[in-house]
Amino acid sequence: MQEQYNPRDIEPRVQAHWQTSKSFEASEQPGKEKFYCLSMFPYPSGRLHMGHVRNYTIGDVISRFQRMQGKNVMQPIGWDAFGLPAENAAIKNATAPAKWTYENIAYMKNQLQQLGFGYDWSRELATCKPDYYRWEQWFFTRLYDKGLVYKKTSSVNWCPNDETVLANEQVIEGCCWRCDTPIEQKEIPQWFIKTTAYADELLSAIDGLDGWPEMVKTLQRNWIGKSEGVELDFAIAGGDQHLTVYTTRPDTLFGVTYVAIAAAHPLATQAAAGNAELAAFIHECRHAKVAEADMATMEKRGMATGLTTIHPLTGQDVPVWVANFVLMDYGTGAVMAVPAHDQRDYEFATKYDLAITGVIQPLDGSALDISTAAYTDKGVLFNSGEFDGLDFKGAFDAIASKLESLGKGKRTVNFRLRDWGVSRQRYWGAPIPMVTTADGQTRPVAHRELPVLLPEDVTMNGVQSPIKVDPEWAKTQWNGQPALRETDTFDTFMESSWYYARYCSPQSHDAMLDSAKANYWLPVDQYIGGIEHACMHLLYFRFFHKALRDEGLVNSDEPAKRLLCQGMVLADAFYYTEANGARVWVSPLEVTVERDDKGRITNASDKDGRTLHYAGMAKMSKSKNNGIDPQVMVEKYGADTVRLFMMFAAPPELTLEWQESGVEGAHRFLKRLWKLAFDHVSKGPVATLDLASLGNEQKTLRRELHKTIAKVSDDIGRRQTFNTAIAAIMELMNRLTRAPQESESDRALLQEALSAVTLLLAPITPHICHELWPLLGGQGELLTQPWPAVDSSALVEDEKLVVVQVNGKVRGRLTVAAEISEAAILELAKGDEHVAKFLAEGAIRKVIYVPGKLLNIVVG
RNA sequence: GCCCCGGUGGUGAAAUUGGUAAACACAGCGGAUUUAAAAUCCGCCGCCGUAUGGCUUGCCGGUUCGAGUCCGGCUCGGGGCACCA
Repeated sequence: MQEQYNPRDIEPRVQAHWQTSKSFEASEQPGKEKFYCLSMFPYPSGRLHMGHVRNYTIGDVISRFQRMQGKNVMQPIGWDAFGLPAENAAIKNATAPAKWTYENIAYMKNQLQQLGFGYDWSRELATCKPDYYRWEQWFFTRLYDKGLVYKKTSSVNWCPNDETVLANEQVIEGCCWRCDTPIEQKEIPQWFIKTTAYADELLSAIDGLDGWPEMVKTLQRNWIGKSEGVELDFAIAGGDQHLTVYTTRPDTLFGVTYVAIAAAHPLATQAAAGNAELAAFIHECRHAKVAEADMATMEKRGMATGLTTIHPLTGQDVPVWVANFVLMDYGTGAVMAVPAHDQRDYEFATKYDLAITGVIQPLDGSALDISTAAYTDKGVLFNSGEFDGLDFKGAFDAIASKLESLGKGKRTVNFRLRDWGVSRQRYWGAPIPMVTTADGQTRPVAHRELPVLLPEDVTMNGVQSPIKVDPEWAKTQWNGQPALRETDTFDTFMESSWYYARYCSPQSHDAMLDSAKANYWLPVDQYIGGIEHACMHLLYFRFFHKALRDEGLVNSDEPAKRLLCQGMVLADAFYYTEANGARVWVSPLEVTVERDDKGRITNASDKDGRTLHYAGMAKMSKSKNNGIDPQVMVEKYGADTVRLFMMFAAPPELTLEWQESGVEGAHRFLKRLWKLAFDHVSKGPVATLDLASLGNEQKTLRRELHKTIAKVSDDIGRRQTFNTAIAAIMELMNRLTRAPQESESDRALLQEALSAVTLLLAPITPHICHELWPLLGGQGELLTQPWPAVDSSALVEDEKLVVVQVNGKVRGRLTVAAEISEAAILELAKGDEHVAKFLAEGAIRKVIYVPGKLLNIVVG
């Protein structure tokens, strides 16, 4: 055994061993409990970032732990390879997106291997490969055949100068990122998948997701947003047109003083035909990003259309306004406005001098006050004709029934969830497998014609998709007649919605999934990924699983049993300001920091001695130049150190602050472990541990060992608090370092403890543990070892430490027999000099005894 | 704007079911070792106070024998908002 811990020597050797032994290749083993551990696959952006390292370390720790529990573990990895950054890089570097992507995959694969993750590389997939996306295209046509796919017009961000569609990310302060032209909203035909057909199940099944964080379940419930309300008609005066609106507050119907419609609403277009001012306003409204956050925060503006609607119950005239905050893509593109009882309507009505009619009185009988703000609570109706005096529930039912009997409305359940728009007007994605024939009909591409191949050898002109630019690409045949292909590609969320299932049979040539294999491995036992995916990806993922089930491809209802959402990785950020006011961000690796005697940063300077401003901890990013390259850290300290620090510095779901001094601390710990093992092994063979001969101190040490095994097992297996598991191992190591090593039994006990520590750390720092295991006399390979068992006889304690409080304040500590009675411990407490002093302040009024823990005596 | 989460020493954090606030680390300080330094080892380390002691988990209030933990209100920071992934 070498005296020095040398990860540069150990790690490549151990990794090569795993690779040649195919240690992590998994196969179906009926009768053995399976465990499918999945981390969200990476986008091949170029190099791994710390967020990846964190995500994949968590997954690897869980996988290795489950393997030691005797499970048949499958941990796959692949590449979420389509997406916008490849197109940007292609333009910047004058290369094809495919080439850039494949080069990144090769590079990042090597990085993943250097971190020692136990992946089954035989299952590796990349979503940009035709053998992957052909099945996605096939499944889309199946959904089409079932009526779950339709085409409708929908808004996109449009650059009128480049004549191209922009992603939300490509709109900077309302302008095109390329040419700075103010963008417009444009309605174009797009393909949609009816996710709303599954809204009820997606919502109700959340209750069964026991292994998902409450926070994610709440986010999903709110995202789906089921509400009960009434859909009702407002007829347009002087014609047979009408507006449909949805409301959850039909009780306020008599307070409607105007109806607001989206600028893109057909009635608005119609009204603008003879109204130049309105046409100009509608055009102005189009200069806004399609993102909901932008719509909700912009200044609320509107203009009368000149149209009038008839109130469905009172028959009174109600003006129709165009409002910039009404979304055409959500609901019917029209809302009824009740300024007295809705704050947004109140502000709009006040601004444009529209009527505000109160119709709800507070339940406590006080007078309605709407002089400064809307009254939005539920209450009792007034000013509402025959419905006066009814409460919310009574009014809801009575008004809904009345509307239904008049044929002017109906009770409906509404979802905030929208159908999934899957069309993207970009190149680097899976082509949507639809064609348009000469008769103008759109039709799905026949199964035998799939995949619709995306050409990979292309030149990007920087604006348009190469398959849109090339007139030849779209030309095809459908059933013997000439047809044109759809040139839009799929939203990349499509690929990431079913990769987890494809991993079960990645090479399946004649079917999307090999159902026998899929049903062996699915559902995923543990899914790990960033919290930013809590709504969208995780909802599409759940939707797809249900759609796969209804296609007969899988037999479970949900894709993942347990979910862990890890937090972001932050690092210190430093900058200086140039003469022109621009901030120049300096990498934390190049900063020298001075601290005061409390350890606070007092001064920071760069290599040239320039004084820097400390901007605190920020998310690692290019813009703040505070990204730490994992590879540099692996080369400097080794993969085990990086993994240990990652898992120790914070619980997985919290943000993690990258501190190189903390990495050094993790490295020191591994060096201490190596040294203790070296010193122990150097002293020669060890006798068998004789439990009967252990003295009291040895028994105490052995109790600490087995308490640690119990805690680490619970922390990793149930709580997933890897940081506290590591802290417990560190605590044990501190005791072991100080423990006597002279006698045979001391050495036998240390042997037991060091072997256990090696097993407990094996999931987290697998390379060093692989090396230590045989040196400590372990039989066989570390990977095949079972998780250490707790010897419950070692845990027995004869005495307990009980805290004595007087009026809730700690006044003493008593070491007592574990089974002591309340009366006996109270007598002991009264006899304690210090406790007695505080008891003298008054008579004992109450005594609370939590056995073996705490005694609280209330005096006064 | 809407939905969700978080705020504990100089720092990252711990306290698992309402029961000793600050485990484990980092930084800092002191010491040993060294010609010296690095490395390593030992000790101290929430705030106020000489001290018995008092105070302390973002702020205000409540429930309780007892609140970091539960409830109500605020405040600050973060994530998401459907075309970044």
